[in-house]
Amino acid sequence: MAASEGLAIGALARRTGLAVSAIRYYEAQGLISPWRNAGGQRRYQRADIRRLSFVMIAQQFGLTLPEIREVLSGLPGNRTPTPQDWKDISVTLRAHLDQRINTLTRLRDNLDGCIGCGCLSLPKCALYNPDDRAKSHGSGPRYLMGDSPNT
Amino acid sequence: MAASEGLAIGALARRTGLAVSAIRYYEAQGLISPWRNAGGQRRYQRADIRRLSFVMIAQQFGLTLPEIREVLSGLPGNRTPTPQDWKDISVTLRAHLDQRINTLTRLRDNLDGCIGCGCLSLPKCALYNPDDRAKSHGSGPRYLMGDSPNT
DNA sequence: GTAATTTCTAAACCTAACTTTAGGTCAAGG
DNA sequence: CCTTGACCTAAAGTTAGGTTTAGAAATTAC
Repeated sequence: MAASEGLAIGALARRTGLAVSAIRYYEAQGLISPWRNAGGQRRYQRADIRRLSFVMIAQQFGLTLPEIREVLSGLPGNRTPTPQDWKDISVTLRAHLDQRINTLTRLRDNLDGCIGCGCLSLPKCALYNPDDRAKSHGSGPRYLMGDSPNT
Repeated sequence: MAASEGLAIGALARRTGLAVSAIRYYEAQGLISPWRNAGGQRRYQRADIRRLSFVMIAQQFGLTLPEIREVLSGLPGNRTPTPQDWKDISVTLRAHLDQRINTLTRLRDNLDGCIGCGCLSLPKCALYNPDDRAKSHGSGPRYLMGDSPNT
């Protein structure tokens, strides 16, 4: 434990609460980049604890790993991020979250209208807005409609 | 086309915009129950168009298929649902949606606090609330923390 | 110095929500 | 009657986000 050799993956796992396998997976997805010690083992900076914490928070917000990687790219690559750097990308994160909340709120308002009109099966119903479709849950292909109504 | 033999799966697919394979899949998940004609082919009621539309809307709201099945169980089984029946279960749907919006809104407020305090890596941060964890995206196991902090 | 931990890689497995494929049957039109 | 298109089942493939497993090598602990 010569002062500054960095954290081993197990230590990072304990610090973040993530599984070791998850951390390796995130590396494969380009979310974190450890260096290797002489024996080929991964070593992490203390700042990586914060980085992974950010990943976990962003996931709660519903971002996919590619989206998170994109947000993280807003951090400086040449130096350890400062608190201000984190604040900056947190603002980006907040924008994602706001958009998500707005979409859901709009859907709710549409539903309220539909509860009244009982139009639940009409393609012209606002709830069928293709822009909202297919994006909300994000797994596997979703096929959209583009058809003539008629009940 | 002897008046009332019901809809074939392809016709239902065209009316709803869903893929034929998806409709069969929903049947396997217990979301819809067609009867079979003499030749063994699925036949659907016109009310099933509305049923599937409801499924699609509920999906946009982020409900899983088991959850949707649960909500649909609120419909009367012995007769074709009336507009009022649909309104009733739409209210249930709205409750789900409200909860989702509230969770996200709370997360947003926490993030706003954290943008100010820069605590992004501390397990004691409100953003690490285990209740919100693991539930937001819903695929595969998520491991939570229950560890001693220390940075 | 040796035993017990950790870590390493690669590949297989898992869930959700579907789609695709393969091989065969049903139904409608001419 | 026969062809074409729709439908059938079962099984395998797909994506996201990981976990599990297996066998080997590196570290750490005593």
